[in-house]
Amino acid sequence: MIKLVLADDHPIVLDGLAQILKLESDFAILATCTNGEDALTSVRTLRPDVLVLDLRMPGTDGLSVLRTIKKDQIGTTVVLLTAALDEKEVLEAIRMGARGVILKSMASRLLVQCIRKVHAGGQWLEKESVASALQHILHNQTSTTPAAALSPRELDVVKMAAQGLRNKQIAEKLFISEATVKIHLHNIYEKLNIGNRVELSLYAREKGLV
Amino acid sequence: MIKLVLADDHPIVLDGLAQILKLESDFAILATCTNGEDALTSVRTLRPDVLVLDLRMPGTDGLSVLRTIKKDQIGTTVVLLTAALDEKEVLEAIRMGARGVILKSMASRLLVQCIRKVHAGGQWLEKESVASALQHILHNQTSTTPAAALSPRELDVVKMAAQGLRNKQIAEKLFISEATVKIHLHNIYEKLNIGNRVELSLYAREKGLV
DNA sequence: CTGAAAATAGACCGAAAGGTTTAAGACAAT
DNA sequence: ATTGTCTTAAACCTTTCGGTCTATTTTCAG
Repeated sequence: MIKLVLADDHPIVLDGLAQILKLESDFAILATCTNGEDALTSVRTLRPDVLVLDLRMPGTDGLSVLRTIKKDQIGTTVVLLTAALDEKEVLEAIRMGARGVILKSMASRLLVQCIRKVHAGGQWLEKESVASALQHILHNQTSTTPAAALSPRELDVVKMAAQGLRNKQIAEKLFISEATVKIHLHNIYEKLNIGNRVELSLYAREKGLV
Repeated sequence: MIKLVLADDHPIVLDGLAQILKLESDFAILATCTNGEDALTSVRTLRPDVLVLDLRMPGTDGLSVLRTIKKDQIGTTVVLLTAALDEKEVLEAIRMGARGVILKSMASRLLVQCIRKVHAGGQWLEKESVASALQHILHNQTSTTPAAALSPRELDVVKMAAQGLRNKQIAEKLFISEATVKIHLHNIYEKLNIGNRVELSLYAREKGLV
């Protein structure tokens, strides 16, 4: 028997998933969770073999759950379920020890196959994602996340500028001079290859910096 | 027997949905579709009582399907399934004749209830959405969404400015002078009570104008 | 037909943003 | 001890942005 815990923030999707997996006689669904916190609690107390985890959830999201599971060295293997393929997220997920990545756009029998394979000790990664993710791993470090290239102070500035604050306001909030804010922004623009603050704002949103 | 057709671009979600609804003995699932075109074909040939339709789909999306069904006067009632509540979309959907709107974040038994009620001739609209949507309908025109207060040309400008284009670039793209772009932006700022283009960018994203 | 709203644009101003150079103190790593 | 990055900041400059005023043309509803 393969013991499962499922997590997805949409109950309807979650129930549907449960129904699909219930059809497999060797699967046992121990719990279904609609948020990251519940998922963690369930994994800790029930010790399932496999956790099927939605990447995007309000509050504690999939990556956070994954991080905690790895940190606490819980033996549960994790299969990520995601609607859209975001290279960065997938790469991060693989680093975090996710053993499977599947798309909601895949046929549901593939999910079943994936769970079996992962439980047997294998890996199941979505072709499209692996191809690009591997490239990044090989290119190693250099251009992982451009955001990582930003210093802490620069991140402060980015967050504020991305919310629409003016240089003067940023300077006041950070207790530095406007000149310094401008320097930081200038450096940020160079590092990220960006031309103005609207683009910066879009970038920050995209990367979840705000 | 209530005859159903289901449409959602994610097979896994679709199968899950089918499994959930299959549990109801008085439901008959005639077809499941992963895109708008299939959904339309299925509705036309199978004439189901109810179509459960995902709003966001690649290609022909939910609203388009709805539009065609209304135009062709097919007798199928439509229940919209959506992950996030977008006022504009919901309002549009109600206008298009959708009889039910449910969220993926709702408990799955509510979906079942919704289908029954809609099939019986009733309506089922998500409280949150109806509240605001009705307000808009009642307040009629005047101050619907502030975005509605913007003229078509102003919307053009908003979209471009929100993407990070400079006034000069916008002027070139729209074949107008930079002075005009500035005037438009000035008026937009007044109408939306906004101070700079980063805020405008955030506003545009929020309202789905980009 | 007429008045209102929308779109166009020129001119001018001051404020804000962006670019460049130079420099100095703090702190970590080698 | 020295190198390097981070942070701070001044001075100077150009470009862009936002505000204001005026004015013409178009378009559409009353």
